[in-house]
Amino acid sequence: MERVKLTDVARAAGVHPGTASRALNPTTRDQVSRETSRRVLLAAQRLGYVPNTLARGLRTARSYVVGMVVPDITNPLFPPMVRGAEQVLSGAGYTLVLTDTDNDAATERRQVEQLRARGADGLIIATARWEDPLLDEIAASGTPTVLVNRYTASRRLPYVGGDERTGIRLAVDHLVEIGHRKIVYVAGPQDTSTGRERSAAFRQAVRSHGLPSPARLVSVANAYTEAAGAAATRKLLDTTVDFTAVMAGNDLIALGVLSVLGERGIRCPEQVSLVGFNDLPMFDKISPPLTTVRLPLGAIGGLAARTLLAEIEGTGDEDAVVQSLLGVELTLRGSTGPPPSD
Amino acid sequence: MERVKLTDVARAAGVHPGTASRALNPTTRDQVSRETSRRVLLAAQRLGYVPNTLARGLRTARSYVVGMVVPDITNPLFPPMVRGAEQVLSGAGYTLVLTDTDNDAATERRQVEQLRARGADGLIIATARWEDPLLDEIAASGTPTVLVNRYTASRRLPYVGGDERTGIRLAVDHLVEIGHRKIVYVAGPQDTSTGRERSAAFRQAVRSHGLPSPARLVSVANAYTEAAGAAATRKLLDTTVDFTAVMAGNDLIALGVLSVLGERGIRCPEQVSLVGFNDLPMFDKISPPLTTVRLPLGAIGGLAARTLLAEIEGTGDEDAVVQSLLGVELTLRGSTGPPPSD
DNA sequence: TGCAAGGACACAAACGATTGCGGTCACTGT
DNA sequence: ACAGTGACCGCAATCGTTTGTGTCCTTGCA
Repeated sequence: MERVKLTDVARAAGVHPGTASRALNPTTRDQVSRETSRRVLLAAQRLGYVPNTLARGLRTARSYVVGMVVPDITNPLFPPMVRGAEQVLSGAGYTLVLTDTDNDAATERRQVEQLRARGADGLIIATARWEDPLLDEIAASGTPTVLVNRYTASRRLPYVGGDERTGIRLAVDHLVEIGHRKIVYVAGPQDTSTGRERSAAFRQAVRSHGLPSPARLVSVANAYTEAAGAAATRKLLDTTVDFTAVMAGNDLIALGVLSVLGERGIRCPEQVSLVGFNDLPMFDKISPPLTTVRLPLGAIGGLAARTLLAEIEGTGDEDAVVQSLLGVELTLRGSTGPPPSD
Repeated sequence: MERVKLTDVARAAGVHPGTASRALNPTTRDQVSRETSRRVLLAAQRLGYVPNTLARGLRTARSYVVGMVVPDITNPLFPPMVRGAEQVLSGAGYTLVLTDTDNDAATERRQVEQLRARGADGLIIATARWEDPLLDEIAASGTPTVLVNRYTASRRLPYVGGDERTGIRLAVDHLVEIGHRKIVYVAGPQDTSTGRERSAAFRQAVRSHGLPSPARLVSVANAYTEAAGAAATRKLLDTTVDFTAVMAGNDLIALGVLSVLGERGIRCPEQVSLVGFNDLPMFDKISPPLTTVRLPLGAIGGLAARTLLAEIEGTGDEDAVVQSLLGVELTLRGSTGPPPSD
């Protein structure tokens, strides 16, 4: 089954390929008589013509491809974002190319190069580190790009994410409200914006409630994983501080906290309350169901895509959005309760 | 920053673009003197040349793109497969285009058309239904394609999956071994190969143990979701059959079973044991941790990609693999135990 | 009737790579 | 010395579109 090409359509309609092209393209259709364009459309329909995107891209220097770079698609944080982005992109006639860097900078560089070779019209990047030379290069190269989930120190690229500060504040407010005074924080890695932002927000929230300065009350996990969360929690438990609630840098870290509490025989929420961050799928099913801050992941992906499209197709005269934060909410579940009444 | 093209490299190396092309391509490099190819390689390196995939694809009718079609990337079944596939594809210089059909046939058709317009060299499809006209068309069109996770009645396309029959048998054997005699099955939708295959395997396993014919012991969920699993479980509980163990069509259905058991005050595993299928991430964290059949999802994705590549680049003289089944294992966790001693 | 204006279309040149074909040149064997 | 043989490389066509520049013909107006 030979692919039918523009020439075939043109021949069938009795016109020149150039004319057929104009007739098919809505924005140039008015350069062609109604009658002719009708014939061309009909012929295209009848022959089942579908334009060759490669040829078009070669000529127009537009690929209608956008690349999305995630560190690990297996991490439940990303599928909803990917999905949100994919839906708006494919709705706009774009194709999403997904690449999984496996958390490896070299792989990431290779992937991005691949994407540029493909002539990707834009990039959505979810792997930003606080200091990220690759992203600075991308920013310098002028390729339309938007960051999701994390941003960089240099802030040279637009960013779409959740309102993390508010999320942390809501969580801390809740803990304080039900009676907690001794709250510790198991932070995420500080080479990511989320790690820094949430840590800062935690310190600020604690201070605003007049609670003791949390210098010793923070332990940093070196990755957003259960294992790293567990390690950081052990460190915390091995110091002398005592506490009745722990705020985790994200849900996966919370998982680590939970497992360490379990192995030390500390009951949650009876003895220690726990709050996570992200509200990943399935975290309502674990035991105890995790109280956590819900981020609208799908919406973040979708908005990132829309922001990117605006930048790609942008007329340029309107001011570009540099940062968008979406609202978050606290989801109350079984992992938080009043502190033990000693 | 203008993209450097082949012409630039050629000029820098003082040769014709055609020669440069040959020098750059490993398979044609021997048509060029060592000295010349060295100069060309060096120039390419120095200028940071990265070939324009669109132009190459246009000329060679090869896009080095393969499309992967999944019903819902948010379903934890798929990310590991996607990841497995992506790793072998990008290792082979291919790019993975991911499309999420949102479980909608019309969307799927549109997406596949998009992919073919892009000149995708092949397709990996995870959305197969038992009767699937779109897939028959694809098979007829000759586009290299491999099915993962599910296959079609017509079996016209190669398939890579797990050894489901064995998985079910292992699970039933285990239940019988710890003393269960009254085992029911909450099946997945019967318009998928997995739904049918697993149901058949269940019947066969039960028969082989000399247990009563399971005609009334099977309830069919109309989707692989928690809600559908819950509905099917209620139907089962509202009949008069009693049972001490339930085998679920997959983990998500098992989730539905669990929630209905909870709402009826039936304790798992003390009163009823439960076995799932797939061993999705996080199902070791729920309460009780789910005993389930582990499918090597990443490996399935990877093997699908390799099978596809063989078909794409295939010399054609070797016999094509039509079906590959990967080994599965039973993961024992807290949701199964001996039946109550009445 | 003549002329300008402009609508509708055809022509052909791009886009950036690959590749069949053929030409040049050095070298070999007789 | 000359034909033959390869190795090496340049030339130009080609992939399927889009789009700038012509050309023709119709139309309107004086």
